[in-house]
Amino acid sequence: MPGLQPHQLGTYFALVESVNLLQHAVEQQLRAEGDLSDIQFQLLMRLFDADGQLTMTALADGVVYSRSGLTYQAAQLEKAGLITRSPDRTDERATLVTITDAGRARIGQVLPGHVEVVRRLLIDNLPDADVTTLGEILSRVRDHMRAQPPRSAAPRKRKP
Amino acid sequence: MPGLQPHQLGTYFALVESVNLLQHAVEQQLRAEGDLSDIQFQLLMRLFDADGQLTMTALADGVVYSRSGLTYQAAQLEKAGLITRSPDRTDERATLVTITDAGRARIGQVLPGHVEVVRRLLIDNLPDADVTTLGEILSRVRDHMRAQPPRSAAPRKRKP
DNA sequence: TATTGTTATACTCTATAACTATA
DNA sequence: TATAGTTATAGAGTATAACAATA
Repeated sequence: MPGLQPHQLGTYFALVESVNLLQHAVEQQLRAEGDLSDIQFQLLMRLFDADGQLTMTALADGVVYSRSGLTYQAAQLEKAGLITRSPDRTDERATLVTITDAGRARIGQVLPGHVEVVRRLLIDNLPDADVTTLGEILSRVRDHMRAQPPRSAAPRKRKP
Repeated sequence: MPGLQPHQLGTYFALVESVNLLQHAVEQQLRAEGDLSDIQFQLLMRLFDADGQLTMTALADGVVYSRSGLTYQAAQLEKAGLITRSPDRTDERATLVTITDAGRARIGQVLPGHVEVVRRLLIDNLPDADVTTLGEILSRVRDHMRAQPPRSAAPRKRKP
C-alpha cells in the first residue's frame, strides 16, 4: 500500500489478524460452553460487576450499538432467563435491568473457559516482559484512539 | 477475572479494544468513501494484489467464511460491477473471479483514505520503535495462534 | 424540548444442508 | 469419492425512523 512503510503495514496486519483469531476463539468458546454471543457475555459481565442492576443506558454505555440493538439483546437475555427488566421508581422513563441467579450461574459456567482461551492463545506463549510491553503500548494506542474525534460525522439531527 | 494477573488482563483488554476502535473507523471510511464492507474491500485487495484473477477457493483462502458466504459476497461484488465470474478452462469445476476496471478504480478511490485512517489512528502517534516492537510481538502472537490445534476436547454444549 | 426505551421494518451477513458438475 | 461452487433457507444481528411516556 502506498504511504505506509512495510513494517508499519506489517504491524497493522498483525494487530488486526491477531485479534480476529482471538475473538473468533472466544466466540466459539462462549457459544459452546454457555450459548452466549460475545456481546451477550459482555452485557452479563457488566451487570455482574455492577452488583446486579443497571439501567438500559448505563448497560449500553461503551458497548457500541444503537438503542434498538440493546433492546433486542436485552430481549434475548430476558427470554433466556438471564436478566429481568423492571421499571425504575426514581425515573419512570428508565428500565432497570437485573441479572438473575441463572445469569450469575451462566457467568460462572463460562468464565473459566474464557480465561483459559485468553491464556492459551495470548498469554502463555509470550514472555511476561512482552505481555507487559504489549499492554503499555496498546494502552497508549487505545487512549489515543479514544481521544480522536470519535464520531467524525457528529450525530446531527435532520428535520423531517 | 480469576486466573489472570491484572497486567495480563489489561493487555488483553487493550488489544481487543484497540482493534475494535480501529476496525470500526476503517469500516466507516470504506463505507463512506467507497460503499464497501471491510470484507468486500479485502476481497478486492486480494484480486488487485494477485494481478486480477483468482479462483473462488483461492480468493476465500484466509478470509474466514463458509463457501456460501463467499458466493454471497461475490454476487454482491458482481452486481456492483467490481468483479466478473467466468468458468476456468483448466478445471471445469472452478470459477475464475476477475477484477474489473471499475473494481480497480474503486480500490484507487478508497485506498488513500484507508491508509490515512490507519496512519492517523495507529501509526502517527506512536514512536517508530514502538511500531516495530508491536509488529514483532504481534507477529509471534499471530503465528502462535495460527499454529494452535482446534479444541476437539471442548466441553459439550448443555442440552435441555 | 430532551431523554428513555420500544417497536416496526428492512437490510446485511452467516451457516447448514441439499444439490449439480466435474476431477 | 472428493472437490468446486451454487442455491435455498433460516437465523442472528444491526440501523433507522416513528412512536409513547416521562423529565
